[in-house]
Amino acid sequence: MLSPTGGTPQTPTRVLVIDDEPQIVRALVINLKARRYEVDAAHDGATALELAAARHPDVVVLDLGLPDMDGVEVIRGLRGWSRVPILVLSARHTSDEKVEALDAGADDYVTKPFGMDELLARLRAAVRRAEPTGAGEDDVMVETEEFTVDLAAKKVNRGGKDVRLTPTEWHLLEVLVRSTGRLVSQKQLLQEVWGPSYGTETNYLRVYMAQLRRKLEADPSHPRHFITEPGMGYRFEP
Amino acid sequence: MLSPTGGTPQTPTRVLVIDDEPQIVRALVINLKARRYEVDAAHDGATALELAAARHPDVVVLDLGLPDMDGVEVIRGLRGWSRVPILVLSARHTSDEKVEALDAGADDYVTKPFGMDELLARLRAAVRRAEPTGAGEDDVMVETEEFTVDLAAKKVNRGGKDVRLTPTEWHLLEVLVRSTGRLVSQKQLLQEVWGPSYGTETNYLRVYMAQLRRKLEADPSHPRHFITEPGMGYRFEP
DNA sequence: CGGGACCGTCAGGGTTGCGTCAAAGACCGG
DNA sequence: CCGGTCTTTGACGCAACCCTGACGGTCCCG
Repeated sequence: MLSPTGGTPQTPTRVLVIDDEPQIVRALVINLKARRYEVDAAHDGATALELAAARHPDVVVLDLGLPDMDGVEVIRGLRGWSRVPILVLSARHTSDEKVEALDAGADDYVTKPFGMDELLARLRAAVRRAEPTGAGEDDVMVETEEFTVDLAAKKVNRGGKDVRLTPTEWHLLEVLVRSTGRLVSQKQLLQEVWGPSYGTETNYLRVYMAQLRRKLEADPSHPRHFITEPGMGYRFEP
Repeated sequence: MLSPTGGTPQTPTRVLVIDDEPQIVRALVINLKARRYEVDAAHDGATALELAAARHPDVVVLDLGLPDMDGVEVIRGLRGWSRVPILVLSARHTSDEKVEALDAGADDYVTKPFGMDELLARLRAAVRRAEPTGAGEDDVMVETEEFTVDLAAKKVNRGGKDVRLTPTEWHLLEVLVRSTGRLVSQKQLLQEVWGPSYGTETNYLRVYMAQLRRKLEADPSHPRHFITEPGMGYRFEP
């Protein structure tokens, strides 16, 4: 797994690394960047807090042994305004320090020396946990002048009223809308909606595209949003 | 700090402990109960999954070395339908196993022998993180023109009188109301209400959806709030 | 100018999925 | 041990959906 988000190319995950030992920072930065993370680094607590406020990282890796302030203070400073996952690094093995850091608001605690694989796995876990919160607020909605598609709720609204779509109609619409503006080949549409073994039954597409247009286009015989590219495929335009 | 929730007396945090070693279970149960957690225990994977589905714990402590199935399978079984925090215990120190468990969906990984203080701190951290989800359920009252659902009090009021719901009916209603307006697939409903192994028994849904409508809809044969989307799932509309 | 390829439209038939009812089985408390 | 409630299971009618074939239109190319 190279991409931290699991494959789909989207906005990269932003990591803030806070440590005063250059070799640790270097190792982390190299490994994280190789896995398509976007990385900021700070070597003391003050700049760390500034950077966090400015860049809004998706996850923080924090070494407790900082030159200017106690690591737990950094955690409290972050927790005052943010719920970003905090992964603590420390050379101390004592239980007390772990408990203090975790109760201050840290999400995980890794003792040095640590295995890079494990650290990255814990980092993935922390990011994954935080995702639903952030994703829940994002309304995945695509709008045109005539209708609105809500991908999360699986709803289509047109003129204030919900439009009823059959499963196949919805599935087809979903595939088209997910690559808005781009051409989707007939083969790809058929395989995504009807399954991998369907590649040539283009008449299915004709029938269901007509039903979609009838339900969503103002003038179904002159479509403005569901454009057909003869011989190639279809395209959705907002 | 005696109470896990930080002092205010509210519904206690429910922990599910999964381990086949009696002395470990005993030590955990004693420590957790002393801190006002509500504790369920299972000594194998099968009963663990059943208990999780039945009791809906707020956090799970899972030993990977179980007699009947691989611990990672238990994680996957839980993750199929729940986002409950999972804290993994294991005697293995190898990085591979940690990575595998974390990527399967575990939230934290503690190697045995572990310090009880640290484990409890990690448990607190896991529960605290999950709270935003749980906080959404707190004072949520969903109202329609005909009835009112109080998710916190687990009560449904219709025309000034409380409506009696069986556990399954309530559970189904809860899942639907928790994602008001959004479509919930029948697979998701089945797995959330009946457990992860129920994905295809759609007749259960038909029966219980009918009972819900009979108890809550003005005209059960023409539902206005419990909408069925043929082939896809159901949706609750206020 | 004619033929073929491609697309849009329509309607009918097989199949699936849903709602409903009823009865048997599991569980609980008395 | 018994009675009640809740859950599970099966059968049946009906509506909706999916597939299919046929027909007509348009565009491109021979």
